[in-house]
Amino acid sequence: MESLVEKALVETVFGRIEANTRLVPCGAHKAAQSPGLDCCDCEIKDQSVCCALDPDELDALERIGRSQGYPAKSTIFEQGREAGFVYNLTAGALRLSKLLPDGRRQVVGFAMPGDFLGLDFEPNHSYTADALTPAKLCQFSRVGFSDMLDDKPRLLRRLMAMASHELALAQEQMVVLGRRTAEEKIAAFLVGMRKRYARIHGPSVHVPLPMTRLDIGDYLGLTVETVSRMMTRMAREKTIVIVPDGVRLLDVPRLERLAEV
Amino acid sequence: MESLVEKALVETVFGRIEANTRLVPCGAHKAAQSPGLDCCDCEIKDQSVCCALDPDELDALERIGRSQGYPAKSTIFEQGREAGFVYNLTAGALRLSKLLPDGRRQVVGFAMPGDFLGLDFEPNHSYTADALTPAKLCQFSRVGFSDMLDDKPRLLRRLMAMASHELALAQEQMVVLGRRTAEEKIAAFLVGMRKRYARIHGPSVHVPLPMTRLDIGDYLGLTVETVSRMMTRMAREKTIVIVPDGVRLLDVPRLERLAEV
DNA sequence: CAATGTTTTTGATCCTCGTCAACGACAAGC
DNA sequence: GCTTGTCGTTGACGAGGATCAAAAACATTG
Repeated sequence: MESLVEKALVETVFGRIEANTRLVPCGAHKAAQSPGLDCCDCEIKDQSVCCALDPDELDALERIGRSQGYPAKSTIFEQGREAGFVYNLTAGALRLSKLLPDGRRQVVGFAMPGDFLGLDFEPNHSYTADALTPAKLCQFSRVGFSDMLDDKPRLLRRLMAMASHELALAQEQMVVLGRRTAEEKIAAFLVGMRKRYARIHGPSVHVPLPMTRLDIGDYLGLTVETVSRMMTRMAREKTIVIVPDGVRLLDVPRLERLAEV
Repeated sequence: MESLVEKALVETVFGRIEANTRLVPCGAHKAAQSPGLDCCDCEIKDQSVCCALDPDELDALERIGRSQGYPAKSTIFEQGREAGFVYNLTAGALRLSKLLPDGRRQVVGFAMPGDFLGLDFEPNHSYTADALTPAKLCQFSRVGFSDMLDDKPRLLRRLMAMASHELALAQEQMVVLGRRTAEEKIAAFLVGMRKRYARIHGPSVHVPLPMTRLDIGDYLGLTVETVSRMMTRMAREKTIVIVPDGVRLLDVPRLERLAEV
């Protein structure tokens, strides 16, 4: 089932979206301009929206956007504020969360390199985006980006494919939140994080966790204490090992069994 | 906040999408052909994907699709099966649910007239769609529909807007599932259903509930018993009245306070 | 109408997870 | 070094909702 979700990024009803194979040397058109974009050197260009663009289009995109660094713990944008920009995360990790008036919080997702922010093209942000680690984002004005979509149908299709994928993930998360026990939630979370890192750094049993236990709890509908208890229990049972800033998965099959659809 | 979500259907970064104002008499091109589509007579054409199309395009759409009726309790498509079609619901209500191997179920949504099924353009269905009432759907082959998207950018934009909206709703539902009490969940559900009916039949305190208590429980991450208890409690407290096949909302402000973001 | 199955309601009991409290580990700053 | 703050862990306890059981309400069928 998860494999189906995964496939959505590659092939959809919108047709196959292959990584862009460039025919002209990139970056040839411009001198070194610091705040601007340098898409050719981008490590994750094959995993983000950009891969739907040919060199010319990439140039156009570079022109309307700029890259910006954010320190850890800084806020990229806030729930409710006017959404003037859309973003493409190129490095670091973000926490996307919604706050209830009484302080309860729901983390709706964690963004990783290649993720696009602002798929919900609403006038105001429906959640807050905070940097968990130092992060780098390409930002584009909503209107500029929207104009580009008008004559770059491949970009729109690529975006649609990403939105579809996000929707499928959101529905998976509904199952986790609504119908799984604390232990299963943690297992699903760890397996899911592992899979996401695999896309970027290749498969590994070492899973970095840049977020706090509180963040994990708010993502899974649990309290910090329950998250901590479950993780220490899994460690006691030799299913995982807790290491600084992450975990090492010892018994992946067991975790996958717990998390399985 | 909910109002922002609502707005997404009207105005997005993709530009304003106004209901189609037709300039030519519709249906003039064809004789009465029973199984085919008759989009002009469609009651909810202004609320579905179709509203992104001009008369010519609508004709093209009619040609690749066909309308089909489904009796109550029948299955439109099943989780895991190959997804050969995409659908547009024109009448009735559907339950969209995911089943875990051990029988636990999560209802990921209820579809109402105007809703599009298959936004997650994956090769296989990620959930099952069952008719709660007799239903009518326009169905289009995935490939045919995909081909249309290639030269109907407005259709693609419309679809993208709908996907964005769905994503925002899914994230709202995450908050409900993860961070709300049983009472708040029921309140959020009733207020949400009321809002959805308002789009079709206009605002009313009478909210039809075509789904069972079990369905509601599986949607909110509760058991039947809890749903029943909470609803009878709300009835006892004069917040709602339980009527055959639905509820009447007596204290909407109280419900909205319970459900508020 | 009786017979059967489904849905809803209600009660009694149980248990998972939340709440409250405290402590230890660790990093940042003075 | 000490202080302060954040984060993670652990324990004791309780509550919200699940589970189990059964009856009532309701629809469907012969």
